[in-house]
Amino acid sequence: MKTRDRILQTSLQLFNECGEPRITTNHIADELDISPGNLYYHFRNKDEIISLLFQRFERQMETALQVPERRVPDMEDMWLYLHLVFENIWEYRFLYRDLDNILGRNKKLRIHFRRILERKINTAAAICKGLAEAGIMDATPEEIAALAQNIAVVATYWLNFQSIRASAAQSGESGKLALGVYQVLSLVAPFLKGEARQLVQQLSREYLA
Amino acid sequence: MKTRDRILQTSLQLFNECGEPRITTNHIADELDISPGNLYYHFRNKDEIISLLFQRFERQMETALQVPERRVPDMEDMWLYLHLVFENIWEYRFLYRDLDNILGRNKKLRIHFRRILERKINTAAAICKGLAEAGIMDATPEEIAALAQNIAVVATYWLNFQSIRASAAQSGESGKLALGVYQVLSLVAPFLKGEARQLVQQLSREYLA
DNA sequence: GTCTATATAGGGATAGAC
DNA sequence: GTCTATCCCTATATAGAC
Repeated sequence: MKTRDRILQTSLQLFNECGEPRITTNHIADELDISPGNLYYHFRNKDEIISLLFQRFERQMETALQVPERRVPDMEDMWLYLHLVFENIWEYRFLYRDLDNILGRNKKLRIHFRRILERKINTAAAICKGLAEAGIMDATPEEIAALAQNIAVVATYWLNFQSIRASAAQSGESGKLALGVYQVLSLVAPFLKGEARQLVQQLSREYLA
Repeated sequence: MKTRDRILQTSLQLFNECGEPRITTNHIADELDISPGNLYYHFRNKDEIISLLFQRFERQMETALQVPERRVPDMEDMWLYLHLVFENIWEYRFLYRDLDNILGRNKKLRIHFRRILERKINTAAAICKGLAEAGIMDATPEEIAALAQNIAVVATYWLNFQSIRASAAQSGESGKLALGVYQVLSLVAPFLKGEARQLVQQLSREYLA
């Protein structure tokens, strides 16, 4: 594997583990057993590394946030949507740990992240609208608007919230994500009609087991 | 006013404005037209300033999170609870901007913040339980548990979420808080029975106007 | 491409005069 | 209580040899 890619990969790993502000370029070089000078041969600065990682994150997230086009959305779509979003956030969780800090240093990142956030809200709203039109959900447009925002908030910050609450001893990765999906589904559930609502509850029980 | 207090006050202001990691002890001294040495006469280090501010935050938050003892809680309690929580977060928003960073450097803060979070969840759950017992709310214990956590997440991160979404031009302070309260109320609303649900909707409309 | 050595800058913090 | 001067350390980044 090329050094450039190894740097990106290791940076991501260390950032996720310890938080981006704590990881210096020297740490990254150390971990890779290369010299700091070598690292700066491949990247102009730390910011470029972050930007590259962000690009990858953005590309993945954009595919995750595709609104299903052809047909009417259903609970499957909601489930898939949440699942992909949570996996993506988990993979690039360093961004979410220090959002303000990272976005505050880089205007381009700020703008792009904002776009992703809007898209998250819009996709959630679109799916809810689809569910309402399909008769699965019962909610007014105002309720859907508020709901979509709440979905975005919980999806965005759930992992942060959990990492603060949890002590060192921690359940596995997949369990954490599953809990997040459950948590967001529980936002949607009260608006669902009988059958779908119970389906969600059942899904959640399996999920949490 | 004593220099020590002026330092605390100015620190809080600068931290809230620019984020704690960006504000150095020199910045604080500059803003106050005192020397860095003088600042270090009053405080051992930057961390002590943060700890003192945190103490004030904690004290205020704990009074906000009192569960009403004597009587059965109602929607008034929920409203008051949210209002106080949001005002408090706003006053010490620098903590929330860089939560991971700040809590990661100070074990004591981490423990205390975690306690506050648990309390937030418990208070929300207690109020919901009260509403359910009073016949105002219709929700299972599992639903209340998930709801209380979602309330805590949205209440904790709403201002962060908004500050990322919003461009520079921004509506006033009270509007931001009101929107947050509305957003959390919309989590609770679907579980309320007819009259109360409409009361919330009406309350929200007034609030947002 | 990779290394060693080093420049530069800034932040945290202290010593000692006043 | 306050100031000036300064020290130390760490992080980013560069220069130039190999």
